Amino acid sequence: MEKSVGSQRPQRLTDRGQATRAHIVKNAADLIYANGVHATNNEFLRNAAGVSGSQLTHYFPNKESLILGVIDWQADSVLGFHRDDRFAGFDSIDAFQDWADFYILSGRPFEDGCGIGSLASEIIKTDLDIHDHLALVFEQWRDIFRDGLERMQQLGRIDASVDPVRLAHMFIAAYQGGMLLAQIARDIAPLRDALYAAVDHLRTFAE
Amino acid sequence: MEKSVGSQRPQRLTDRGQATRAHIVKNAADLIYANGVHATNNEFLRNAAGVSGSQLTHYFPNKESLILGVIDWQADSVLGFHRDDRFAGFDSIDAFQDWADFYILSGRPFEDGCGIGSLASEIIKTDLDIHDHLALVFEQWRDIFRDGLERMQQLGRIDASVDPVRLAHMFIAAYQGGMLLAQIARDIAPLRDALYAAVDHLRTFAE
DNA sequence: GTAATTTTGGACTAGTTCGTCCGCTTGTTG
DNA sequence: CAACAAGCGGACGAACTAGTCCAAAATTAC
Repeated sequence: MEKSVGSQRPQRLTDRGQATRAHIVKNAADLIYANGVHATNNEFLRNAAGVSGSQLTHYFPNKESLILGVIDWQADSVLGFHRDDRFAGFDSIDAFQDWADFYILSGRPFEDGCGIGSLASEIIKTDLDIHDHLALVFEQWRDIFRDGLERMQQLGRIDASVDPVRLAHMFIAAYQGGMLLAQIARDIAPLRDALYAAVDHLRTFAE
Repeated sequence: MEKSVGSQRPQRLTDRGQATRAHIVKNAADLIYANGVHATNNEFLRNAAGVSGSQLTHYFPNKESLILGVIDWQADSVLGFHRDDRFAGFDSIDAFQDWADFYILSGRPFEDGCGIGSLASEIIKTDLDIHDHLALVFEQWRDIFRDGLERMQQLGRIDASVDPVRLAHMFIAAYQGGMLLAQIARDIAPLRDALYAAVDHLRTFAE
């Protein structure tokens, strides 16, 4: 995640340069999450981040490299969130319930919603050479769930016959699909229903 | 669905005009599904549909109206598919299993995949006045599932305590999320896992 | 302290895209 | 057949955007 293509250095970066670069990426991520990739142009980004045009070029020679930087940023964000201690590596049904509740009970699912899903769906059809990079992030995410489910099996908390990968896919799909439906309906209900149904399904394997 | 904003007539359409308009919409839908809204520009569409620039303007005064036309087309496509006799109104678990199998066993989930999900995620953040229109389509889709599940309850096929809307949301979310993951991973597995897990969950309520 | 390097500013350009415009062709109506 | 409307073709223009370029300011290295 550190040494990605998006992290290509123009030459070398001083501390100040790294700070400016991070500042640009953060603002770009916010703008893209709010308005989409296409609507996030040079000018808006300059105004939002308070930088000049040459700075964008200096740290990101083209838009593709900027998007890669944003993907890295979003990937760190979502993976870091799921690795937080509060979820204890997803080794219990309660952890999954807490995870679902976080989005539903926070009352602001879209603000805290992972931006990498919507970003992915927006650029998945472009010819950007981002596919493998993106696939890796979702694999890591799935593995967090899978590892937790495997540990639950070892601990005898769920049936040994279930396929952890399959359930991990179910959880991420429920989240991504639920998020899309919630955005379309401007209502949290579809997300809540999808996430709680997924947790309920996990619960049917409890021992 | 018929008298939508996207169906605004320049003045009146003869049979020939309607044919040309439908031809443009069909090609636009294909191009957008394959390359996304942004990459589908005037020129590509002219070449693909074999029409002139003025024809695009004639039938669709601006790009937004064209996108609305494509949404209508995709909505008819997905709703028509789900109302097909083969699914018998989704009044049995087998119908849901057949529905899931269709995408998995056809071997070409992306070709037959509903284009309205990816289209929705791409334009959901734009300022286009499409939100309500899009929400209505997904409501109708959900209601197809909901009605089937309610009938299953009346027929005593599933437990009367389950919430049909909730399960309907689960199915659509599993499909949309699974599709996204499948496209990212270039692998049908996440879609298969999500859909089959959803059907399995429904099965836990069988009586 | 000075030379080299990095960071920054902002105007400018080349390319793209949506939509307009004018005129021609086809067909329909009275 | 005449007048009018709809369908059609393709060039053109206005607006927008990614990326370039020339310097200046700040920082670091020697």
